[in-house]
Amino acid sequence: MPAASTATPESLTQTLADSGLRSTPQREVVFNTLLKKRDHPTADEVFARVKTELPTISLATVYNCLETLVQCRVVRAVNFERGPTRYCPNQRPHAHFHDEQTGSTHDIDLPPGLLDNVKTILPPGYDASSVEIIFRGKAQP
Amino acid sequence: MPAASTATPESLTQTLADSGLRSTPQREVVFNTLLKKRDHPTADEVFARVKTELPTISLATVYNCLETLVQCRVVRAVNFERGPTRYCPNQRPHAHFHDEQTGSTHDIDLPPGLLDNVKTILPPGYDASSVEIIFRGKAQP
DNA sequence: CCATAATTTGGAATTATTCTAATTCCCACT
DNA sequence: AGTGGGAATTAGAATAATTCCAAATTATGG
Repeated sequence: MPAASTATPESLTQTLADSGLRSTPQREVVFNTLLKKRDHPTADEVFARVKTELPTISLATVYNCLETLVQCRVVRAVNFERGPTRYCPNQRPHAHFHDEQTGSTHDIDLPPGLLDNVKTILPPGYDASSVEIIFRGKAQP
Repeated sequence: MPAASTATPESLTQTLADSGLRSTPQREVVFNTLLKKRDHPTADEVFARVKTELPTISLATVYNCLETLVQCRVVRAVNFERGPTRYCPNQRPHAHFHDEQTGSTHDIDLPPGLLDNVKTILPPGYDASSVEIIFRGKAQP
């Protein structure tokens, strides 16, 4: 089965296994937490949410799990200016819109081919494994 | 006179004045330092370089100056994953290519219209004041 | 079961950045 | 020229984000 565009909790065990990693309650809960509320939380925010389910989890573990999920490519990390890293389980090709008024972040789906199109601007010799597009501005309420 | 695509040291005084800010030796030197070596330095790196010219400058001032230059839009700040913010005086429309092997950052000039083209993917109600495109991958040596 | 490798944990350490309060600088006005 | 006041700089403390580390726990395969 090919990877879904957004990974599901069920597939996480498999995805982890594919990378030679174990499925653990901590990893599952961290991932489910990201799926549950798609607001691009910071590691600290994930920590707070996860603690309601796993009260003994440590912040270091949350960082570890997030890093692991990013490595297996079921989660993306985004960095806005001078703030903490934010995490996003949306694996469809998408850009991020950062609303400067509210500080919130919206996923913007990309039309098929746009990323490839953007990649064509790279001079020969440049091989991009990922492309990130970040908009900043204001969105209508 | 319209703004040049890359600001020159001469125009900095004017640009600052346009924003109601003063030209100071610290701001000038910080800006010239960015122009001199286009390697997207961190605030710390800028601090080290600037100290050779202004030995008494403080790190806080470097942060202040960089922030000021970003406000007047003569410098752009870029954030890669989990690292310190990096600064770039190139004001032509360009993307950033982050070489994962070397950690170095290259400017990629954008063909005219590409940014506008990319902006068309935004749904109605989204108004982007800036667009940032970041590639990650490897570049041939 | 046992050995062992992976994972988690809490706290300390590090890094990046911002804050604060005290000067210093400089322009405008007399 | 002298000075009042806002702007800018400074050093150091404080905060925020992340990583490191060493010990404890957990899971897995033989």
